[in-house]
Amino acid sequence: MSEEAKIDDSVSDWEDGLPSAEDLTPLSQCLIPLELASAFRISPDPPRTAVDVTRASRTTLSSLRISSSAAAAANFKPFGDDQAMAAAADEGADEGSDPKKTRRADSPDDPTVDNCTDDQSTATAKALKRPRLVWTPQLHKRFVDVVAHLGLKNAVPKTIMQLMNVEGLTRENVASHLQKYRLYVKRMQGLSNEGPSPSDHLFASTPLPTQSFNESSSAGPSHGNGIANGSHSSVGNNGSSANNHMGMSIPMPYPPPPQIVPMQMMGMAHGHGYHGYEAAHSHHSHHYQQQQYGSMMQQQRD
DNA sequence: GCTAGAATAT
DNA sequence: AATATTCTAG
Repeated sequence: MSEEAKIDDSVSDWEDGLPSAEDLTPLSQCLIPLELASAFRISPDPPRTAVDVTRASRTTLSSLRISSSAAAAANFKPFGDDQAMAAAADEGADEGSDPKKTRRADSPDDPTVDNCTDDQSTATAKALKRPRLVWTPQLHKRFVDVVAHLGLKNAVPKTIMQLMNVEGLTRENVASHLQKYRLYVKRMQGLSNEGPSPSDHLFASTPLPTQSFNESSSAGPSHGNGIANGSHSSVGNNGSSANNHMGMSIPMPYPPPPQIVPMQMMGMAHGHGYHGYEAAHSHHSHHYQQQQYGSMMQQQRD
């Protein structure tokens, strides 16, 4: 009767910053500030209380994490000055129907101004303009690990994205981050002598990818990688010290984080015709659950 | 048509 | 500064 509670102590780094079900910000509320909504006369406000919304979001929604700006907006922030406002407005103003397709289309007609009242609730996280992704140290670590694992050569957005296995993470997200990461790496290599610029923030603490890494182990049956990390002093970034460091080797195809929340997979399915492809790592007979991003405090101090 | 990567934009 | 979006080329 207490096995459920015993998820597994081997939760290594993966669970590092993973949000627990409760940690997830219940965001399914309007992205549009009340005032704004009012101004445009949208959303007469259905009889939904915050509680309901929250409940609903917990039930189905994938609890996309919205950047704090949204939270601020939701918190009701009248015109002020913060970009938060602008950001929120920007996000909310967009009737976004499809995070993927609705790129630049003005739809001269049938604007279907669907705010966030109920239409999307049924969309099961299908549509919605994703909030700005925040590369938390945990996410970044994952990213770096994967990149290192692949080797700079094979580290392309799509592959990285897949290996990271983080729900909601898009190729674009990764591409963008990768772009920056590469710049950082380049800079660092240029200055063979260290000297982590204080402006490196996140990157500063990431071990540069050892180029001497594999490169085509995509087909290598060398599954039983026994890279056992000698020291696993992972757990411990609680508080105010962001640490982490080198000394860790990247395992194989990323181990699925022992999520405690068993429900959260929705339409993000991969049934799109793509099957295996280059990312065909050994044989995985398991469908790993995807991980969600965000939802963790971002404490960075040194 | 899709993707990676660079160039812009926010 | 950090991310997103757009643009270009393979």
